[in-house]
Amino acid sequence: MNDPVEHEHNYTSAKYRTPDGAPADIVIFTITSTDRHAAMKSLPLRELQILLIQRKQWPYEGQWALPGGFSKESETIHDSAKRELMEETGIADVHIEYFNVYSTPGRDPRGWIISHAYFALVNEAFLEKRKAADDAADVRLFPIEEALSMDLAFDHRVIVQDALAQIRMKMLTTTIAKQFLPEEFTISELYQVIQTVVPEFEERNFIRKITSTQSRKGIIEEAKDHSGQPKMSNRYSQRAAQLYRFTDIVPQLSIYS
Amino acid sequence: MNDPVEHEHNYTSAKYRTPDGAPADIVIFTITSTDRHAAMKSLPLRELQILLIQRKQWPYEGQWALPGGFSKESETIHDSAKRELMEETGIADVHIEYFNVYSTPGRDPRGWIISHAYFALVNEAFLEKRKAADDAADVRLFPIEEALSMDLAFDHRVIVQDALAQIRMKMLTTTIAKQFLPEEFTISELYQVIQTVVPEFEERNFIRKITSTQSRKGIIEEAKDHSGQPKMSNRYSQRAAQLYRFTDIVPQLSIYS
DNA sequence: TGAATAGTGTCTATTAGACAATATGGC
DNA sequence: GCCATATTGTCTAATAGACACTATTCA
Repeated sequence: MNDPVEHEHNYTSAKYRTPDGAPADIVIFTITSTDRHAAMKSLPLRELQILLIQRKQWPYEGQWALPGGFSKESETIHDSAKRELMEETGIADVHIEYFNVYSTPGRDPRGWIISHAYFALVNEAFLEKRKAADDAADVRLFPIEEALSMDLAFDHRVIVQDALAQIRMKMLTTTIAKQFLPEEFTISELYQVIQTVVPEFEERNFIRKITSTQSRKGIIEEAKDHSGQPKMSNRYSQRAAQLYRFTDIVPQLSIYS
Repeated sequence: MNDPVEHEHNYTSAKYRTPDGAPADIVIFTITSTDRHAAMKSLPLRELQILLIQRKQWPYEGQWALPGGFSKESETIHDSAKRELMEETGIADVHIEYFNVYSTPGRDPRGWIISHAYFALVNEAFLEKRKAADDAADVRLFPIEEALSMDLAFDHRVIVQDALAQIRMKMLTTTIAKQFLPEEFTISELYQVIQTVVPEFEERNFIRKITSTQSRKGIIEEAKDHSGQPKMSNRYSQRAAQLYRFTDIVPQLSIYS
């Protein structure tokens, strides 16, 4: 039970050692697109990146760290994470999800600090303005592999590793791919986004599975214009491709059926 | 970043309001079995239950609550949860899993207390002794539906609801069913356990799917005795049933393939 | 023999998986 | 006509889904 005091009736927290802080740290993922060549229309190169901040003070001064901040008594940790994300990226309404708590003794030299880790998925389209604003600053996107090879502050490397494992799993079992895509997208784009996060993903008959398999075709639907005609895109190819959008259907998975 | 201080070099946590505690609360699930009648061998009635504790002091004195306790600076919250579970059930090596944090302001009248919620899955076989010991005491198992209809302490009803949703999902997507089963079990037992946690689960050709479908048959294997003969059980039926055991295979699910 | 669980046969429709083939339209 | 992406055809094997049917053994 939640009792630090076992045999007293007046509870006073001051008698006990209490945590020195309960911050939220956020692993902000985005997928950047780079055009391959202007010669001909082709699919862009995509790369999974995370946002890091260079610390300006003790501890770990000068090292790169996850964005985050201490939560306040007047808010939930979730709200604190959303607030911090808003401050860092300038955008609200982002997919943000809690995934773990980090409390190893000594993980923070400032004291007993219990960190609550979130991951956020941000469409690169929303990061454009910010990128222009402080490109030279102490906030930068790093390719995930590079971030994992760096000597990050605190236990942030472990947090990033866990976050990556988490979004890899969720990428395949939920529809979070939509966070990295425009409202309407082509099958190739979707396929590419999945592969960017989960490189080993391969599905030769992908288009068929997702469009004509009874159990799966519900998760996306064809985009149509006002007159009911199918909307196409020829942004990546000469031959126009059908545009799709995610529906609200949440697929139920089971290892037993 | 993890900085409560923005423009100072000497960090002193005492300047800030800090949490009054970071407890772990545990939703301990078990499945009880009750024989239906002694007349003939038949499958037992199974029921999903959770363990609750009646509080002896303020706040919420007299009300039922989840077991749990404050974590210490010298341990991780996970260790704290395991310790508490050990104290409550007397058993180590139990499946215990973190699933969420609860930090709504005012959720605990004792102050700013951030609760970390775990669920544990305990085989009823391990709870037998404890049941005998303090059956009349302030620790009891409640059927999950009953627990959810009670006026539990703190925000524990919400925590229990979230835990239930969580294990329902995990029951279908992972092999946690094994926690509720003996080492070797029949297909009917497995089916019954799944249905006890997820009542809407129905799979008419269950035995076939799990034993002869290429993609699924790896998760369980036939139990064999020392001479290599298949092990059978006639505990629930006249006709003996094949015994199975879980393998270490962790099935990978995907909505895209 | 009937009760209660265990397991197989059978049939149709759908899906998986692998490749080949064709479609489109700018360069 | 070539290139790069988009999409369909085709064939075999495996799986899904629904039900009927057989098997086992004790009371």
